[in-house]
Amino acid sequence: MTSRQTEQAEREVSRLLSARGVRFTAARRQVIYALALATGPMAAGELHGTLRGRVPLSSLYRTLAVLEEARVLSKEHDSMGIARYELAESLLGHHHHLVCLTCGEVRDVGIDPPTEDTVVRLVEDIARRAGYRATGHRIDIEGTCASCLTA
Amino acid sequence: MTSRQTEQAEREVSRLLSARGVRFTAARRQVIYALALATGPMAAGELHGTLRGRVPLSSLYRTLAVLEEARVLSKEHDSMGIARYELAESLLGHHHHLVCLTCGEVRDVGIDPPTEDTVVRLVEDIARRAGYRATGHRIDIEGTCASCLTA
DNA sequence: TTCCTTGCAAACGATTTGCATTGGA
DNA sequence: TCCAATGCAAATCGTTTGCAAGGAA
Repeated sequence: MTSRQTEQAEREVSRLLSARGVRFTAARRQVIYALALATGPMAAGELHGTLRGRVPLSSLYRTLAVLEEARVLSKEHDSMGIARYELAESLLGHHHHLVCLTCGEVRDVGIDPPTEDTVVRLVEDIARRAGYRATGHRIDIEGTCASCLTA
Repeated sequence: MTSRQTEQAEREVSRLLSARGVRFTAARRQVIYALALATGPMAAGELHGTLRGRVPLSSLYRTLAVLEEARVLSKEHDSMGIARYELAESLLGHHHHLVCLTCGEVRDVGIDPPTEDTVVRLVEDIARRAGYRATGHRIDIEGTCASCLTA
């Protein structure tokens, strides 16, 4: 995320939080910054490290829960079952994930609009036939990342 | 899965296990049967219930680990971070998942071959551009299932 | 006999929560 | 002041593991 985008995102986050009567504290700001700089969803432990332990794990989890509740962050679970957080798509834009099955790295990837349209039609079609109403989709591309390929 | 498919799958499982010097015991057979009848991936706790507690949880987890190691089962984590198991795609065929965000149900869905081809090309293209070598993909269609829609 | 397998109980690790304290509006 | 936010320690819960007993080849 560029610093310009980060500024814009910060205003949006501030709005989302105050709409809930929730404060935009230092710890929350630091989590947002760390995630804005990340190239993919981060685990609580990774964030704790990135923040150099300045936010205790229990507080960090509470921070993440508050931000998720306010729809500032989204949460998912990686292949080890560990929770990973990233900025919500309303801030980061729609994207998918490249997952390295060797080292576990998860990286964001964009998808061009025409292809995304194709995917959306496909997804809604499948859902309809099964009696579901589709509200979203998630595509994980599993493979081996560049550095694991050469290693 | 039809009973005919189940027979065939059972022979394949037997082969995969004996290739590893691993026995096809009663508990393992029961897990395979339960999963062959399931409409989507099951959590250990659900299997434990389906098997009416005949297999203690710790043994069940060991059974699942052995079967996964032998590539008879595949494991993933649902939106709560809980592990769910299903027959490997080599037995069940390639498919994707419909996820009901309301009740948590996960259901298998097939995808027609031409569309799947499109998806594969798309996925490999994205991976290549990021320096990854793609080995597979996973699509979760998130939405609301038929019974939650009417409820 | 020789290993693989099982069951129980204890251990683990990520995450959550109770409670007393702190701090911002 | 008042209530949200914080930090520590203890609790939770899905999952894993140590160990001794059971079972098939």
